[in-house]
Amino acid sequence: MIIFIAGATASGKTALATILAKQLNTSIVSADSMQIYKGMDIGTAKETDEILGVRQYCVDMISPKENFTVVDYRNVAEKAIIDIESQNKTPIVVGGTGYYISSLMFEMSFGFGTNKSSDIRMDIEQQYNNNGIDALYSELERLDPDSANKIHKNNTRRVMRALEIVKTTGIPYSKQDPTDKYIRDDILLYILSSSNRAKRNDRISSRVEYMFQRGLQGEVESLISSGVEFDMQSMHGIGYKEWQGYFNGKSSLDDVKDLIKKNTRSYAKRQDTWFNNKYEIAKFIDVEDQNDLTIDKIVQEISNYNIK
RNA sequence: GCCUUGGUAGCUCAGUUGGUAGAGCAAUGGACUGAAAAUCCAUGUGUCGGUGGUUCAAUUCCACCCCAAGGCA
Repeated sequence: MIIFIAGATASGKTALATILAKQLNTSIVSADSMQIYKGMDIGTAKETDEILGVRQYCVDMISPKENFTVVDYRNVAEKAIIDIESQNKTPIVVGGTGYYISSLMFEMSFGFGTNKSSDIRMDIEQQYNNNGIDALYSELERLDPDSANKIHKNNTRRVMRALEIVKTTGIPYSKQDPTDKYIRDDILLYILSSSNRAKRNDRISSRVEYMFQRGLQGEVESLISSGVEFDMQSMHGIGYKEWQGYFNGKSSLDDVKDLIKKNTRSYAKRQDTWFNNKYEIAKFIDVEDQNDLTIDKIVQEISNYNIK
């Protein structure tokens, strides 16, 4: 069996997973696209294994100067899962990056093994930089009309990717495996959700305040001075990208703080729509309802599941 | 007490030479197959401060009142 705990930011995933991991004497696999980066701790609300008292996989794995993709994630996370299971333990995957969670749950093709640095890819990017998206979109309409139909023209990143896939593999993007084929049938998925938007927003605010207290500014400064730049993938994370204006002298510290709060709120909303609509097997736990959150109840459910 | 300028969407404001109104931001919903904390899409009814008056018709014009900011006493 494998347990997944997902949910929007500030829903208390880590706390719940930690208690559960201790009870089950097992380890955690993080599914978080930002905690993967070394040196990005405060802004990602990362905790050390020592503080949690639980071993975490897939945290602090790569330099903030490197790129990282879902497929990279899936590779390392699958190894982590195998490692935990080889100790006869039940892995607990915890995180807010829905895409990463899906990559472990469904059989996904991710572009049939295309190579991200192929000539075709370079050529497409070149064309986009020179002529914009129109011609590329028309080409996609010709080669893979189904995808063109589903992908909005303004979503240039997806338009280019779809085009790259048909052109390099000959198979349309729209023909990839459907995302309803589960990799295994012993999955237990809990989604932490909030029935009270105002309360969650308050939690987000105090979480951001806490990050500032812990020295978020210093963390960003030391990333910058170690050569990390704002156009790198890692710096697109919330809590980091917002500092650009401050270092340009265009915005105040309060501006930065408010922006981070706002971006976190809308991120949580995006997570909601993902988690609410993607998984039929999900069991929802309302974090505003203490009865729902009772750990005994969850442990009971897990052991019932094992008997089945 | 008097004068001036305001009162329109959650906020900042525009506008209607009289035919019940629209931008930005915020907010809300949605999509997601190798950048996903990314990327993208969709959504604007609000006693136009209140009460009367003029008018076929008032948020718009008139009168009085209330509130806010500034000025004079």
